Amino acid sequence: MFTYRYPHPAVTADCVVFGLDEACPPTVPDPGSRRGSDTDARELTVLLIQRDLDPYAGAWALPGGFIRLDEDLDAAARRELEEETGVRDLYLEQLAAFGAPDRDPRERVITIAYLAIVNLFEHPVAAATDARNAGWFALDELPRLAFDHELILETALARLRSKHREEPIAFEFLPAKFTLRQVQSLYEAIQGERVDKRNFRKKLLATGVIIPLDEVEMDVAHRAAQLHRFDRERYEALRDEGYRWNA
Amino acid sequence: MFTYRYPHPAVTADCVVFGLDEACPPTVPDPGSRRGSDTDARELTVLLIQRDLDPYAGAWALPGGFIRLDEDLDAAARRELEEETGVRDLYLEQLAAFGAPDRDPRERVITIAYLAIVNLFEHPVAAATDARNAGWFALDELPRLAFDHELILETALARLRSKHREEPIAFEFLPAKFTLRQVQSLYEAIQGERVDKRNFRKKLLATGVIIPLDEVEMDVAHRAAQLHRFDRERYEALRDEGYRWNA
DNA sequence: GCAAAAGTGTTTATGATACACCCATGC
DNA sequence: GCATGGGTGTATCATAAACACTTTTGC
Repeated sequence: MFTYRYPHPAVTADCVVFGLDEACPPTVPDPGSRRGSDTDARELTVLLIQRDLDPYAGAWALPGGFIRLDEDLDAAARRELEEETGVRDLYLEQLAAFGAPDRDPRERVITIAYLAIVNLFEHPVAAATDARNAGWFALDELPRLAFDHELILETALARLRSKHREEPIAFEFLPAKFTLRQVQSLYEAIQGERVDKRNFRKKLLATGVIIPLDEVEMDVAHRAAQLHRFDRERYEALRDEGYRWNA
Repeated sequence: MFTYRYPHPAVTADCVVFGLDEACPPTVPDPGSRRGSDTDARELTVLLIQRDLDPYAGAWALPGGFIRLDEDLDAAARRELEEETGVRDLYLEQLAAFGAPDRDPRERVITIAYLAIVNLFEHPVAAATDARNAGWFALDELPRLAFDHELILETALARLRSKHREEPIAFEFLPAKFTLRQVQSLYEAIQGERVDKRNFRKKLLATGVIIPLDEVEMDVAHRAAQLHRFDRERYEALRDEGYRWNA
C-alpha cells in the first residue's frame, strides 16, 4: 500500500498508433499475393486493444497503462504499447494530457496521450501484433471506444494532420526506399483530398530532400516505379537554417 | 492520509504566462505618463513567482500547483494562477506534460504545463499582479528557474512561435481596438525579426478579418493611428471552410 | 495488344518581396 | 517648423495551380 498526505491521481500513458493499410506493395518479392491494386487508395488505421477487465470489459480501447514511478512518460508509453500489442521501435511523440475528473469510473485518472506512427512496411511483423486481442481499424470503421478514447483519437488525428502539414512526418509511415506514388497516396490518406500528380512530384523533388535512387520497385504487374529516399540529415540542416516544410 | 494499492505520482498544473511590456500606449487617456515612445520595440515577458518554500526556496518558478481530485486540469491551472498571482480571465491552452522521474526532489511529480497569454491592455490591474512575490521578466533577462521550468518555458516559447504562425493568436495580447502598428510590433516581438510595414499591412488587411474602425488612438504625441478590430467570428467561419491563417 | 500505372512541361494565376515618399499631429 | 510616427502603390519574382498525353512493363 502507498500512502500520501494529499490525494494523488493515477496517471496512465496511452498511445494512438497510426498505420497504413494495404501495407504490402512490396519492395521485396511477395509471390502468390493477388492484390488487384486496381485502386491505390491507402487508408489510415489505428491500433486498438480489446479490454479484458472492467470497466468497459470487451470494449476496444487505446493501448496504454499506468506509469511506473521511476519511468519516463514516453518510456511508459512504449513499454505499455509493447506489452499489450507487441509493437515497438516506432515514432512516438506526446500528444496531450486528458484529465476530466470523471473520465474513469474507478478513480481519478489522468492520461498522457501519445501519438505514434508505425511503419508497417519495415516492421511487417507488427502488422498482426503479438496480442490476440489487438487489432487495426480503419478510421471510418471504428468501434465504440472505452473511456474518453474517442476524444483522444480525434485529437490525435487533428494533430497528425496539422503536424503533417508542417513537417515531413509522412516518411515515418514509409520504408526507407519508397516510390513517389506511395508518398502521394499517403498524403491523400492523411489530408483526405486528392492532389495533382505532376504538381505533387514537382514540389516534392524541389525540396531537395527526396533523393532518387538507381533502383525500381519489384514485382509489380506494370511498369516499375523508381525508388527514392528521404534525406533526413539534409532536411534537418535546412530546417535549422529557417527552411519550413509545407505540405 | 490517502492510501492506494499502487504508487501514484503527484500532478501539478503550471502556467507559462506571456505578456507584453511597454503595455500602455493607451487607447484611453493616460495623463502624466512620460513614455518617450521613441522606440516601439515591445518585448515578450513571462510571469514568474518567487518560491517561499523548499525545494528551491527563493528561486523563481512558473506559477502553478497541485491539482485537486475533483477539478479539471485547466481549472486547476487557472485557480493556481489566480491564487498565486491574481491574474485571471486569460487565454489558456495546454502545452505538454513534463514527467522526468527526478524533476522534483520530494517525490515523483508530473506537471501538466499550460501556455497562457494575458492581455495587459485590458487587464492592466494584472500587470502588477496581486502577489508580492510575483513578477514579469523579459525573456532575455530571466533568472534561474526552479525544477525543470527552464525547459518548460523554452517549450512554451517554441509553441507560442509556432502557434503564432498558424493562428491569429496575436490578438490575445492586444486590446479589442488596436492599431496596425501594435500588431506589427507584436509580430516582431514574437518572431524576433522585423517586417516591412507596407507588406505587413497589405497582407493583414487582405485576410478580411481585420476591420478598420472610425476611431483613432488618443493622446499620442504625433499623428493618431486608426484603430482596427479582429473579427473572430469571421475568422472562425473562414477557417472552418478551409482557410489557413499564415503569418 | 491491352491493362495499369509511371513519367513528364507549359501556361496562368496568385501571393511574396523589395522599395521611398508625403501626411497629420503635437509641441 | 520640426520631430514623430501614420499612411500609401508599383514592379518584380517565386511559388502554386491547372491541365493530358506518351512510355514502360507484365500478362
